[in-house]
Amino acid sequence: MPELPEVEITRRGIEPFLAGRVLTGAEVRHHGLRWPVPRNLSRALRGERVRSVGRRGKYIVIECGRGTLLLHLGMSGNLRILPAGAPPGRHDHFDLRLEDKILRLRDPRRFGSVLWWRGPADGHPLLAGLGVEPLSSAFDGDALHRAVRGRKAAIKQVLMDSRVVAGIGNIYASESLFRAGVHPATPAGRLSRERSARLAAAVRETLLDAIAAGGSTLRDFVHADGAAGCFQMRYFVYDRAGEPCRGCGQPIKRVVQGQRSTYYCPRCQR
DNA sequence: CTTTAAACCTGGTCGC
DNA sequence: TGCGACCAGGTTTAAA
Repeated sequence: MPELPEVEITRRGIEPFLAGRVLTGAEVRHHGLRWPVPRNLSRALRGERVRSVGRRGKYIVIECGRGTLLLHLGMSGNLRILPAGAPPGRHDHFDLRLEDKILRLRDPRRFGSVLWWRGPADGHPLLAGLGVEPLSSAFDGDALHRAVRGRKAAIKQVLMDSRVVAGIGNIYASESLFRAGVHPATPAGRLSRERSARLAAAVRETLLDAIAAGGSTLRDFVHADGAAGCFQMRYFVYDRAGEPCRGCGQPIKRVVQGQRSTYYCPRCQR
């Protein structure tokens, strides 16, 4: 499942094929994604030159001359660069056409999105409310401590709140809390400044490790060049209920918080 | 304001 | 072998 590291790896994979190039149109085979894909997208994109390929949270932000193309992979999406004319498969809902190649979105569950915004990216309603970027220098213990102040909800859930920190999903929330030694049910506002600093550092390390590992959720993630990943990050706790903690040997526990599974070590995380 | 639950959708896995 | 039940994932929105 694409979380922030997978989105970042995808972004890096497609960037060389897009940056500075001219778009020649788009092919929309299914308009029913998370949001309706704009009707006249192909016409809007034709002739646009790509200025940059960025990322905000889990959104891929393709800035063009007269607007911004926003892509989100949802839970099952992937992007690949293919030769123009490559035959589409069952869930290949969208192609962005370049002069000699296409960028193709495959998304079986259709929770992803393709949006066109006439203006700078940070003005888009879906991006404007996002919290701090966890890999930016602005994200540190103080920033986290300030952001969770007064919140009574469990730190696990607050960590996944995109208005607090952008792009932390279910897997890396559990992983980061383990690295920080913080119990997932801790009321967020009760975290000390010191523990906030540890947690912020743990989030950063977790995400960077996952990016370095080439993406850790490879079940339906495909690298931008089409090669399925063969290297998976070793989880400390995620999906390891009952298995021994890699730190102390205690069995990992699974609980449900806000309808989502959380995994943690009852001994290492307090 | 915060918090919670439901909604979107498909594919995989489980038990019968 | 087929079927139904259930789960996973991210995010927004509505309701409490």
